[in-house]
Amino acid sequence: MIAKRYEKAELMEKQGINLYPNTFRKQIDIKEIKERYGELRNEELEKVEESFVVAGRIMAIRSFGKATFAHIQDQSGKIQIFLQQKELGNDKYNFLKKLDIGDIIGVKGRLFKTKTNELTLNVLDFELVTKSLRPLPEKFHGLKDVEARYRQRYVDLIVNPSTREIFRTRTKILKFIRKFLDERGFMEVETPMMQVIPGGATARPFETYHNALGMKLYLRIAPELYLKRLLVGGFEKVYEINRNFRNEGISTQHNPEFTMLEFYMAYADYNDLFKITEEMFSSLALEILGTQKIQYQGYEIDLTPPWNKLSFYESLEKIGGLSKKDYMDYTRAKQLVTQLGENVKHYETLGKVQTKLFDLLVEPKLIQPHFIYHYPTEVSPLSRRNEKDPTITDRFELFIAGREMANAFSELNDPRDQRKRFEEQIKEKAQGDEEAHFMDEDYIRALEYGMPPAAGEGIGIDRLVMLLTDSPSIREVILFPLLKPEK
RNA sequence: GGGUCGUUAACUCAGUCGGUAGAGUAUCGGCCUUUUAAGCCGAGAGUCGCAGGUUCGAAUCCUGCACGACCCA
Repeated sequence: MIAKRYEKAELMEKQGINLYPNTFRKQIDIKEIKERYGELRNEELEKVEESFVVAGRIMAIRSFGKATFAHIQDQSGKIQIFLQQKELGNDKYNFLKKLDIGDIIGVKGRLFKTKTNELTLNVLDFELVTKSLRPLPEKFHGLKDVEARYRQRYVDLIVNPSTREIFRTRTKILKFIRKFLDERGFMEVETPMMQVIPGGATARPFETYHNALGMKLYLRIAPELYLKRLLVGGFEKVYEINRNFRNEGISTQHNPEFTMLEFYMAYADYNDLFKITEEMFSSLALEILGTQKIQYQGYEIDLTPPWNKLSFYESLEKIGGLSKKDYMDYTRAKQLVTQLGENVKHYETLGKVQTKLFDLLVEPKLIQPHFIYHYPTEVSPLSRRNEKDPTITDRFELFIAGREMANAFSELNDPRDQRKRFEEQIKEKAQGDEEAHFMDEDYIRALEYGMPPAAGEGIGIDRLVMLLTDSPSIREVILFPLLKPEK
């Protein structure tokens, strides 16, 4: 079939038709025509002297002997066009018959309404703008095959309006967040994606190699340590929205590269972040969906502030159904995790085991927004310790729909404590924990100059887009998700 | 890493008990000036994911592999 189209194209070319001219210029988006004239009656449309010049992809053709209806689609929408032999002349009308669904054409026409009251362009002239050599998927069912939709996102975008909508929404969300932070005096910055020491998160990094420098480099797992260096440098409110890379499994929640927002503000603590987070999410929902009660995969989730707050240990008791004896005793806690079907490695500390209990027993139940605060210090190597209890940190995570949506804390700015925390991580790494943090001497040096007290937060943008577009998989909200090669 | 399911025409899908590979859309030809999943008549289109095995005979049964989806870890 593709071969047939190639033959046809060659034939057309022999007849002197340019299949890929770059001379046609559209003058208006289809949506604008519809907005301006969609409500007018035929008699009113007849008075519109203007003709309209649009371009778009042919999505459907309904051809009669001497007249043809078709739909063309541009970035803004679809409109019906009507082509008549008596209007176009024999040659042009015969040329029309050579066009295929999928071809891009330019059209000049006047508006009218059909018997079924559809706004339609009566074509005065048209030309081929781009020849399509591959047939589009079926008009009624569209492209359903998930693998094909991800591999050939361009086709998915042509034929599935819901896919286009998701990515428009994604862009709106990013715009809104930038505006939200800019209005509050934050400055957007860019920090290294390629790092000599990958820091700022507990994760396995991708490794790469710089030939000229003869040096191993890592793709960043987080921008955190660089953003905090900027606080040392004197910028008091900074944020970055960009890609992180983690060399881990792929699932409906994880893509190896994903988009993260991190923002840091000096002279603030984690209490300030509860409020900002509530404000950001609830105003974002209002902007995007027009409501704070959103539908997600069959759940109604109410983002109206204030949200639930529970300390980490409280949540293990109240939601996880555990007692202090269960989670404060290493042997007992480890036994519970094993019973629930997950492994505990020999180097994993009590804090880590408690986190596993949380992941298994609490996280999936946090459908409505919940802030969980005061995480164990062992699993929070960059967070400031609580003033009253140094075994926990002034840190929270936000959970919605059973998923971690944000991670926030008062920042640890004592270089002496930070060095100790890194040293603990080094020990864990030596024992085989590939996710443990690296020592970063330059970061310590920066803290030694003095970082103002600060609070910082990371928000996973892909998961946020999933939430607001009711998408079940992260691959639905990433334009080109990572897949293995086809063959 | 483990389990379940899927892979048949460009697309959406049938394919019974192992016995000639099917439909709709799309494409090509014909008819048709108000259709909109247009309609009617006709035609072409396939490495049945790949590689083995069982069998007189495999899209179908068996084994392995690849890719994907979902669930578990």
